[in-house]
Amino acid sequence: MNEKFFDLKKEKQDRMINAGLQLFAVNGYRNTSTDEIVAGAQISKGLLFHYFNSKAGYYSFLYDYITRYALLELNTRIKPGKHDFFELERDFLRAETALMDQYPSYLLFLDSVRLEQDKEALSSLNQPEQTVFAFYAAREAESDYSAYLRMDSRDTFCSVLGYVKAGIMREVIRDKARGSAEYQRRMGAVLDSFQRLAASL
Amino acid sequence: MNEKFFDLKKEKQDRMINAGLQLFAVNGYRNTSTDEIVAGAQISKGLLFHYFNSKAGYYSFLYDYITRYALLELNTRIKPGKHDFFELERDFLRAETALMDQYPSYLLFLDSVRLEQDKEALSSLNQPEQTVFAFYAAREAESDYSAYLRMDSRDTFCSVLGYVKAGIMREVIRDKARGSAEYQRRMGAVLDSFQRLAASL
Amino acid sequence: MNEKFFDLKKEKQDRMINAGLQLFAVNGYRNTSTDEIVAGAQISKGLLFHYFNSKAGYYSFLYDYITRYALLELNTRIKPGKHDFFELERDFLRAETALMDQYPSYLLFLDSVRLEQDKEALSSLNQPEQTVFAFYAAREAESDYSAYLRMDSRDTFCSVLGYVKAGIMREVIRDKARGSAEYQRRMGAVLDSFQRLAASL
Amino acid sequence: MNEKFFDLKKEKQDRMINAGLQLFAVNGYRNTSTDEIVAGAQISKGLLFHYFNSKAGYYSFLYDYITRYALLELNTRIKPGKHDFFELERDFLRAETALMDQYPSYLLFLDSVRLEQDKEALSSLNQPEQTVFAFYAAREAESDYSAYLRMDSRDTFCSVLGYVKAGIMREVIRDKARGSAEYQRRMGAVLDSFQRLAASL
DNA sequence: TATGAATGAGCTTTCATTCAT
DNA sequence: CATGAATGAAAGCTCATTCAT
Repeated sequence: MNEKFFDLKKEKQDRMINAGLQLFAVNGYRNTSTDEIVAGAQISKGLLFHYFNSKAGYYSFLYDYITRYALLELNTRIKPGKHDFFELERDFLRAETALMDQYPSYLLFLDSVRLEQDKEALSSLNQPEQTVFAFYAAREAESDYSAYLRMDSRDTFCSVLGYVKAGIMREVIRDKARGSAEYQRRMGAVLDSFQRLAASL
Repeated sequence: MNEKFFDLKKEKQDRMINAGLQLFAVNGYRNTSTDEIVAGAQISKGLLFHYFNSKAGYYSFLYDYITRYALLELNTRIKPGKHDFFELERDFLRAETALMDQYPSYLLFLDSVRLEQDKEALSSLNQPEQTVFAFYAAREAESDYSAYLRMDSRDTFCSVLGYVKAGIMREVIRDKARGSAEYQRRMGAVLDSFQRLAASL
Repeated sequence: MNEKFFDLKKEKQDRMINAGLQLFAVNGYRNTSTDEIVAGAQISKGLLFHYFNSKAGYYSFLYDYITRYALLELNTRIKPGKHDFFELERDFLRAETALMDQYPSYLLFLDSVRLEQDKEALSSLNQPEQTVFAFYAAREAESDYSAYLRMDSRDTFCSVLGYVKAGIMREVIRDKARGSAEYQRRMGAVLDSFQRLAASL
Repeated sequence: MNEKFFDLKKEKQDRMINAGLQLFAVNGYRNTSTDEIVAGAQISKGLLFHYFNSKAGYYSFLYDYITRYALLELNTRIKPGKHDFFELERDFLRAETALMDQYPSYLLFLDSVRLEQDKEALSSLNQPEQTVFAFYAAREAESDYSAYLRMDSRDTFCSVLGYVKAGIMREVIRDKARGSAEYQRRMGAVLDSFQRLAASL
């Protein structure tokens, strides 16, 4: 189905990807009309359906594509093995920042998928081999936490970090701040703060 | 306009309030149809518009009502003055739990309003005198933080707590767990954990 | 059905009659909602239907009532018998002016009924024993036209007068001029003008 | 917006124009449902809104279109300059008849617009550069009236003619007579009659 | 008699999807 | 491959009418 899509000129592909990421991320699935999408991507109505069959098919494609793309980047930057826990989190932060530079709405889109409530949208999604969030969990699980044992459960702490990450990201993008830099600054500060706390004798 | 509404039998009022809180919280503004609302509230289509003029008017009413109701409860339970910071947070948690027992979707609704992206929905809302979240901030600002100075900024820590609260809440309600109890348990654990950490000499 | 209506206080009757005459005349049948009617008449929704069963029944009642009322007035003022044609027309004009003073929208309503296009409205109307317009035709037919034979057909001329009357009336009421006086002035001028023309040697 | 419309096959354009002219003219704006329109034009519901955005937009379009079309025809047939007054009126009559052959409801529609009372309909209309009725007034003003000075005011007489024209037209179309021919016959007779009267020494 | 809350059919409008070109 | 005209189901909303009080 979607293979045909990759025969298009890269520039057109990118227009079609970015239009969807941005619109779905900002407005949600239901509030994004196919009219808006084709206007944003500067293509005709028919073409959207030619390549993706349906709005839901397009949504699903974007999710697959961006998941794969992000995992490629993450795998390249963050090799398996024992990392110091906070070093690892800072690697994540760097990778996220780099990805945001390429696909500005990347994180907001992935987060909006988690918050998506539309049944049609949700049931269109393929379970990916590995989600971006599963990748995080895997690396965090094998990381070296021994210096921070005063924070009882690593799992609890990771989920706390996850909530904070999602919260900051949402605010950053809502405020239309210069995305990646602002996000990096605020999340970096939280990591510093926690590390100091957890490491104090 | 809405005064007429309060002449209805309390039981009918509650059906009409809960149906909206629950549906808007779970599906968002746009994905909630007036058909679903009237089915949920067990009223006719016309009646919804008789009392609220429009879907947006109904949405706005729910926000006003629940904001007022929650502030009443919070003001009753949590008096101004110096509280120990973590004692205060536990008071909040108790109040939230009580409110969830009355209006199960209360918190999720208020949070969904913050995440709402639909222009029609947003522009329908009246700015309340005080938001629920402003109440939290005011009490936290005057609380006694002196025992926990090892956590550098109170503001940062409060926002961290806020993100965690929202994250847990969303998961709890998504999983359709027995709302208030599960929420209380998990959030309570996080508070305990942080307090131990911040208070350790 | 409508007898009950006449047991009401005269003042309330008049409110209910005038509200309808005015609203139907200005907005037409379909564009006049029962909400507007009851607001205009200062009665409750239920009462309208109590007395008239339906919107169409109310419309029909107004037509009957005002037809009867106008014919009473016309019969009182304009006795059968030979009148000079233009004298007769001036008698009509005086009667119309008097009726407009009592029921300002009277003429506009009767005219709007002629222009009414709504099927529901039209099929609700009872054929009255005699219409106001038939009364005119009858008197005109027996009037003395001998002084004005230079105007070939009396019928044609009468219909010309009718068209002019309707046209002036519509403009007068549309312009919200002080109804009856303005109407009397303009229609009087036309009669004078025609009489001079038709009577010139 | 409406440019797209003119790319359609002429035959389809005409179906869409005539359906509206006829329905609005006969039933008025409010009593004409979009269901009736699309049934009359033999198109789908969506298409009407694809081309005209709203019912009011469609109404406005019809008014613009038919005004422009009629003025084109009138300008072609009736050149500026001194015409004998009654000759001019007969030219008008011929032009009207021709236009009625093309767009049978043309005159009734334009007249119904003048009588229209619906706010939505009225506020949708663009003020045209020149109305059809203004064209009439301009030609009549410059015509040669010197042979008919016994009719005091040309203005009064023109408005009388206008009322008569509207009245006849309405009856002709109401009776579903063979429109243009019947209209031509009756209006012609009135013109003849008045000319004889006004010209008699 | 009088009220107005309640109903639901019907209206205008939106929008994902199809298909002839 | 590409277009955008065309479709119709479903949405939000209106309003004549009913009925419990």
